[in-house]
Amino acid sequence: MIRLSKLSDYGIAMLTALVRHEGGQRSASELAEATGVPAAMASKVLKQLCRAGLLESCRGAKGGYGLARPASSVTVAEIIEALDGPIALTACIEAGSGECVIETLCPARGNWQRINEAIRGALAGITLADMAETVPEAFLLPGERHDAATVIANLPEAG
Amino acid sequence: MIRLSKLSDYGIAMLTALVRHEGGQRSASELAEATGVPAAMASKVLKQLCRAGLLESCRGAKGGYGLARPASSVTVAEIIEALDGPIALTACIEAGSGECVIETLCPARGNWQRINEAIRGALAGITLADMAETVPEAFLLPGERHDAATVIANLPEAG
DNA sequence: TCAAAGGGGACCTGATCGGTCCTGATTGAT
DNA sequence: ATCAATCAGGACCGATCAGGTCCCCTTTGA
Repeated sequence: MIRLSKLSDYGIAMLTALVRHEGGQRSASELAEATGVPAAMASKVLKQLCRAGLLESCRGAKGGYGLARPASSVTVAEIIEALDGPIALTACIEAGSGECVIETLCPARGNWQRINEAIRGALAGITLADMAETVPEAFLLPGERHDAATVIANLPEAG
Repeated sequence: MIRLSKLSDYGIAMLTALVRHEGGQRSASELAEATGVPAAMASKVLKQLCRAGLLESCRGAKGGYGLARPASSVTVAEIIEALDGPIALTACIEAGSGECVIETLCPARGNWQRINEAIRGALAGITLADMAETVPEAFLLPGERHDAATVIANLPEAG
């Protein structure tokens, strides 16, 4: 269904939580608790975001993670790419723009290219700051996950 | 990676083949051979496209499938939706527009909505006729699959 | 020196996807 | 009337992989 992976879902949830709290660094366990993401998982996600350069880490006691750049300059596309790899519907474009040898011959070439770019564009148009804007907290029991998937699961009616 | 499923990949390949041949109906096995998709798989995909109303079938001997509507009015979005279900990154939107009870509260609401719509828009902007336009046939050994994934696999260099 | 963190993997497991098969209905041809 | 080709609709299966857990090491403030 062209679904977002949990990894990205969690990543966005945790980054959003980090932005909201806006107090510099927070530890993995804090963020895990804040979002309801399992601690081990949270750690995994944060490490990956760190390697991608979206987060900065402080090791040692009292360590934690902080945004490497202002939230308004971090796009959803970047987050997804950091966690799930390149955004592309077809293997075609995955190698990176220009890498595809038959770029001039590929059957659907221009079209898939267009599609992929449109999708990437859509995701690049939303910043982390945008995502952090709307703060509901409704329908969330304490300690419950704040990722998109589970927020939905807590609804009174909707599946 | 937000990747397209094989089902959709095959579906687009076969529909494209059907459009190119432009001679009314073609049997499942013919289309399977034309695209290199395994026969059983092809049949599965075609049945699904038929149920979705994108294809019309004639049963019995000499039967086959034909487009239910002109190629220029069939969008890639429709094909994907027919085979893979609703196009949505988050479970949120899957229920269909308006079904989400917390639509007005959901954390990322407007943003995810925007993202999903942008993606769907991109896919809805490409018609089957567009996809059938560019006809390469290059790099394809006879009997080999014509879906995006295997076309790439046959390239001289690119992964 | 110790405990609280992050760093980097290995590893397990269950859901899902890609694919096959089987058992009917239909219908043109003989 | 019968047969073979073809679609209809599932059931089923195996391999892959995403989601998740663990472990051990390094760093660093107290």
